[in-house]
Amino acid sequence: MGNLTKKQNDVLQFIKDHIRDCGYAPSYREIGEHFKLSSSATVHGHIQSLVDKGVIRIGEEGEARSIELVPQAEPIHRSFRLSADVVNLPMMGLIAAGQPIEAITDNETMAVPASFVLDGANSYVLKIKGQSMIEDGILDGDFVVIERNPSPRNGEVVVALLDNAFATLKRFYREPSRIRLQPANKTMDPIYVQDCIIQGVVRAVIRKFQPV
Amino acid sequence: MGNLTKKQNDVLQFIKDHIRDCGYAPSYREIGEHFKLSSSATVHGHIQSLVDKGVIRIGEEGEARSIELVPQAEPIHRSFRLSADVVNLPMMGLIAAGQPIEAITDNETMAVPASFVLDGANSYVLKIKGQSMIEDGILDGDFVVIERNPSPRNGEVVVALLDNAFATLKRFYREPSRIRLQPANKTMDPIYVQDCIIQGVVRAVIRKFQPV
DNA sequence: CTTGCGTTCGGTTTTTGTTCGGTCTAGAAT
DNA sequence: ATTCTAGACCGAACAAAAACCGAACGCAAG
Repeated sequence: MGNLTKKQNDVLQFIKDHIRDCGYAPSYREIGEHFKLSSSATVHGHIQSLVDKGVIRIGEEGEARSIELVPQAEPIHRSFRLSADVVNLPMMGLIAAGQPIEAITDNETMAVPASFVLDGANSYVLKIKGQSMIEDGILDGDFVVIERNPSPRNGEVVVALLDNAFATLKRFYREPSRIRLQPANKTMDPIYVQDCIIQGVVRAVIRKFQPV
Repeated sequence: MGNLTKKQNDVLQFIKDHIRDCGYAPSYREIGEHFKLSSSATVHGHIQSLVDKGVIRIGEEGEARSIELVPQAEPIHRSFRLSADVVNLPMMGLIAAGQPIEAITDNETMAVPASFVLDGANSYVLKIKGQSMIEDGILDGDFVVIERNPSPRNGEVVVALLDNAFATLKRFYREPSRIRLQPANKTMDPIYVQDCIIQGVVRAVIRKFQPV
């Protein structure tokens, strides 16, 4: 993987930002406009270079806005004087009952002792928004460690994706003919579903008090 | 699932927002109005594309406002291990309201990210026993990270040592002529003292769910 | 009957990636 | 000094995909 030129780096950064902000890739002319290039052919050249160097991918010939980022291997480095195993879990976003998970733009991470999770590579952190889980001792602003797990046990707190594509934190109970999702709020009735997507299981709750 | 075009992405986002805000899907002409489209046929085209790409579902032919979101699996993000500052805090014992701290014989420790505590050398961990702190979201079996701190701020949760040498977890409020120790239980009255020994301040609450 | 809604039809306009020549510069090789 | 190469750029043109329009049509509910 040959290193990128300055311009290629700038273009790549712009593409990344655009995808993050808009959810889709920019067009060649939009890229050109940003860099004050009057010809889309110039942009085409840069894109080709980036494809050749393997940092991006584009769809079939002619497909519009089809630039995709190729995941780059992240450097792993260990420390020798590590007193304990710690995993840095990505902070994936905010979760509130009845709302889709809201992504956090900053690429924040949170250090968590490795003993908290069985599979650190399959875990992430969500920040709680709202008071809906208050009866389970999960408060507004708390962090929960989620482990992707296809088979939750009864009584575990899970991140469930309902039909409407909204994510909620609920207690999971598999009953003979259905699945019961029990909210941690007595004023709310349980939700019964035949099937639902379980995004993950809550492995830990962490509350940090601001020392100011 | 082919990627969405720019407009399809925008339309999908609008539908999501509308369902979240109003509880039901928008009509084609409402979508068109928002995007300044004069023909509902245009919207119909976008909706069809979204259905074909499997991100939404619509009811039987002609059913009004029947757009539903199809739950999408989340992309897998990788977490990584790295050398982070971690402190191994000693597990000092069990604490229950109205009881002295009960020492744990095993010389257990708990790994905690250094960001949890200001002064790792002056911190320790207690395990909660009982339901007395339930209204503060601190449940039986939780761990609290305590930092020895002579000057707690108002509203912080502290380990207070009362005259009777029993330790409790209470919220600390310094009032003009006294100190108020507020329990996290509405059935219990606050305790007023002229002075008391503050053993430490709660910096974090950690709840581990047993994966097995 | 009117209103709101999704659907269908044809045709037009805009957007988008791509290609083809050609210019300019800076640095290395001959 | 001359040639060669690579990076960055322009302007024009092209074809396909995407987006759009306006006018109907059918259906259901108030």
